Amino acid sequence: MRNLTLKDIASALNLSITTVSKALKDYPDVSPKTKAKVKAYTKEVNFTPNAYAAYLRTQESKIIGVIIPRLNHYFFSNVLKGIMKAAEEEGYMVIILSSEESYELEKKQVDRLLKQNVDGILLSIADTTHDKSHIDNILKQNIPLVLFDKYSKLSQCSSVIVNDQNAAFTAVEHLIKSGRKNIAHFRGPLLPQNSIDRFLGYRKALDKYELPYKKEWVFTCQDITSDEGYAYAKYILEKELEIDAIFAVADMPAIGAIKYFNEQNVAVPEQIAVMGFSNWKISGLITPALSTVNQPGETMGRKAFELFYKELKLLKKGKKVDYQIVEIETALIVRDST
Amino acid sequence: MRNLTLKDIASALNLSITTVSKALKDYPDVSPKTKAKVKAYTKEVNFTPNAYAAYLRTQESKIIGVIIPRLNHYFFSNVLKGIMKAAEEEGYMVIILSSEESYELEKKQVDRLLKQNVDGILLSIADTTHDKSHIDNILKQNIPLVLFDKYSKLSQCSSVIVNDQNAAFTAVEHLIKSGRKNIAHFRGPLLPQNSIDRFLGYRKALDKYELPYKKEWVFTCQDITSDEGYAYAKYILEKELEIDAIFAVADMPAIGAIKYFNEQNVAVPEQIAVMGFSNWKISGLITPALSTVNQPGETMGRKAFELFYKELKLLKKGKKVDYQIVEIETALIVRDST
DNA sequence: CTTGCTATCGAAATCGTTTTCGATTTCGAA
DNA sequence: TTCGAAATCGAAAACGATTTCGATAGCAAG
Repeated sequence: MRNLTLKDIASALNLSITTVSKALKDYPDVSPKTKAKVKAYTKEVNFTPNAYAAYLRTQESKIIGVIIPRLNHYFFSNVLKGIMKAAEEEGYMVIILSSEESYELEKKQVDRLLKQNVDGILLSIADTTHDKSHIDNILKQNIPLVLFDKYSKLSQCSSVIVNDQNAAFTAVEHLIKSGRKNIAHFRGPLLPQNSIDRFLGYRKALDKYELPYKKEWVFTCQDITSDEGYAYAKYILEKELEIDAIFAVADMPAIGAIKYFNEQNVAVPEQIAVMGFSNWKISGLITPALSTVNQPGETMGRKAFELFYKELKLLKKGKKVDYQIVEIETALIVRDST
Repeated sequence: MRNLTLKDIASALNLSITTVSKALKDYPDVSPKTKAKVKAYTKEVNFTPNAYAAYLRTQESKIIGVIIPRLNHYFFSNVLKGIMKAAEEEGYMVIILSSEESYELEKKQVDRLLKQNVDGILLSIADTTHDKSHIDNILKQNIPLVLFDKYSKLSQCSSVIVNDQNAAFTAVEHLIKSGRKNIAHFRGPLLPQNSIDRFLGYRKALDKYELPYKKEWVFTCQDITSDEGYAYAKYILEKELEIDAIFAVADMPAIGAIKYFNEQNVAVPEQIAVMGFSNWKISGLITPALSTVNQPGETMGRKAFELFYKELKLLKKGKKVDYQIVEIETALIVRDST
């Protein structure tokens, strides 16, 4: 059972291939009558022109590529959801690739997408990415590129991000306003900009409320796992550090800390408050429910697609596209852990 | 900056397009010397033949489609990971679509994939899917189809699944062997086969160990959420039902129940044991850590791709393909809640 | 030197669209 | 009736690969 082609439609309706193609695309030089006839018939037999053949002429694949650092990650799943919904509305397919947080793999995946001739690339760069030549490769080929969440301050392209510094500031401010004075920070590694910005927001809040910044109260979670949070919580108790609140770079370490405190019968938030970041699904389900900062992944994904689509349309018209950076609003979510 | 074509390579090497194409594909009628020359040059300039143009002749898109019921779902994320890794190894791209558990959308997504001329479709059918005409459409077009996790007993196609009944039996058996005698079940809705099978496994375990089956100890979680588990836990306490263990159809309701018990200072597992199903990431992080059944999503995904690929190769050779059903091993994970 | 075979290469058709541009038809105006 | 503009249609050339089949060259055997 072969798929139908324009030729089949044409011969069935006693028309030329040209006319059928034009009728479907609403060219002005085909009469309304034949247009109606063609459209009725193609609808009846459920025909749509072969996408690959169309590509050969138009150079438009109607496919975009998305590269994320991790697949099984709640936040990125939500971003994907937003991207795919928006893409579907415009008739786009989405090819998803994962860089597994590896710079080498990220380069390779970019190359694969370019070879697939996607119409655009949405990319969240890996933590280990230190060089941006592969990104510049995309731009050089004049293919719309939108970075999201993890972005590069150096690249001349559109991005959709969260103001991590402000969000972190607000989170720590909330801890301070609820009476905490000795606030520790579980920070992330040095490379992704996000963890730097969250750390800076933490510092700024301390400064504003004239609380002392103590270097030894900042703990680095290299892999941002719950195990690290668990271990640092243990360290804090065992060393009897006078800490009454923790602001974590992400929900995972916060959850690990809470787990340890639960096991040791340390009351959260009475003895020590814990604040996460990201609002994973899980964070509302643990006891006590985790206070955190909501990062709206789905709207971020949708916005990223919209930016791509806007650029593509400008590009087709031959107009100059200048990139823009969109900031998505975060929201403080106060639950039981603070 | 246009992409390179065979023509460019040919003229650069003073060869014909034909020879270049054949050299790249290791045809026997091109000399080893020219083959080497062509391969060296194409590697140097990073050339690969345009995928869409190739499709037109070969009818192979090197793209497969995957439809899952939900995107931001830990288990399916893992399946995707398995699929994508295996696909990448064979040079395949993956287009992912979501049915959002809707039968109508599932039909539409199948149609989109068929129109995209994917080489194969991997599908986990939605809970609300009651009709399989769209599935038969795929088979009629002779496109390899592999169902995973949620499958249809009626369709004549390959599937990769988990033996839910056995897994549930083992889980309940573990509760019984640890001394529980009054075991409730939070079951899922009627439609996906999985929840039926898990319920049957629960019953079989009760039967084997001659424990009474009480209809009023089976609670249906229509949406398999933590809220439902929370509500039923509350009901159990308030009605003072003499239950000493709960086997839940999935981790979510189990986690909801534990949350309520935690709030009410009901000791888990001392007063009541709780067993989940699926081994979500979250389940090891709550207190007490949830005992559950591990469903290896990644190997399930990999296996699904492998089944597809095997069928495709048979199909290309014109051989008869007969579908097969692969069962993935589950594992009981005993943590602190039982 | 001719014949026949093998090894190597290329011309051209093909896949299914899109789009340019030329051909034909229609029809009102002169 | 005739002419020309406007409306409508189609032939044919791309797009970039794959693949069939024919052409040529080289070489050994007769």
